[in-house]
Amino acid sequence: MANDEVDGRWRTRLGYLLKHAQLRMAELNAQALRPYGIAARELPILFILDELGAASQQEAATRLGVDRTSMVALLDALEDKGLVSRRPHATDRRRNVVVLTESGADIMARAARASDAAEREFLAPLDADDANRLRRALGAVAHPPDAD
Amino acid sequence: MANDEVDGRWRTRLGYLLKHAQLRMAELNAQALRPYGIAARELPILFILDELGAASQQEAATRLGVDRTSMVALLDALEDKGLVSRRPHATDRRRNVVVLTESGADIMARAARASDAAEREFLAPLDADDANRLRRALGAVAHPPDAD
DNA sequence: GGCTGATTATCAGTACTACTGACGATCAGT
DNA sequence: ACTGATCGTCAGTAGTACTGATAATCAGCC
Repeated sequence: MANDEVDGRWRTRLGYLLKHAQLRMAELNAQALRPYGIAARELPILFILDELGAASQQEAATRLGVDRTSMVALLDALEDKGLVSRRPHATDRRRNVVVLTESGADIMARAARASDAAEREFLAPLDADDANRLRRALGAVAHPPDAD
Repeated sequence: MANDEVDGRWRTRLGYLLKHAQLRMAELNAQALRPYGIAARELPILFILDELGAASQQEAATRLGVDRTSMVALLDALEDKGLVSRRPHATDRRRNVVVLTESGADIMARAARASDAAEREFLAPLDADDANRLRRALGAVAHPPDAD
């Protein structure tokens, strides 16, 4: 490019860097997951259902940091694709028990590998040590112990 | 907290980490800038105008990675607050020349200090070395040399 | 047993952001 | 003068995130 000499202040601002890094990661993830028909924000839902075996919508939502009202449409989409199923809770009939379907578990496993590849591509400019440090540093600042 | 033993896979995913780190930084910035009446996304505009002295809307938009149609409303708001002014370009009457007002330069300087403080708070969980590495790593992955 | 308050999933409406497509005005090259 | 490109603007769209309200259900209490 033309002007590398003008390296404006805003380019080293964390707000700018985080936003654009997040945009690029989201784009790479979207590309990687497109063949599997799921969005980047849907994969974590499959993960947590696999991990918990089954969960109420509320439980999944709060663990993922998603609003419970947003979870409704997310699960609608996943249910339409046949990746999860909602069943009434045995004893508490207010709740839905959400579980992965066979197809959902299969897609999750394959999409996870594709997303891993996307992360590797994202991290390509860094060596292994810097990549690990980045991951740990992001974890520290994203969830500081004293955050409210 | 209760379950540190269940450290789900998604919590170490870059997509998740970047999103939540960005959310926290944005929140801290918003808080820091609220007393000055500007939004986090407006500060970079003030920076670039200060840096360039004057710029067309197009120039400012492309440099900041903002869509030119979004820049219209952004500048409308800044102009309403009296922080920037639009004047017709001397020779090219399609363009607007956007410049900082005196008030704009003043607010920019003070808001920049507040935003610096917000960045320090954001980075508080890290030591100085890790903080610098984080900044450089983010710059590398946000704008990889081979990105299209 | 029946009442009260809390919880769950859901829906409607709102706000913000980012983008596409179109438009009039203007410029540059021929 | 004509053609094509550029600049600022606006309308419309899509995605996301949230608030507030609702019906159904549960749990505690008298």
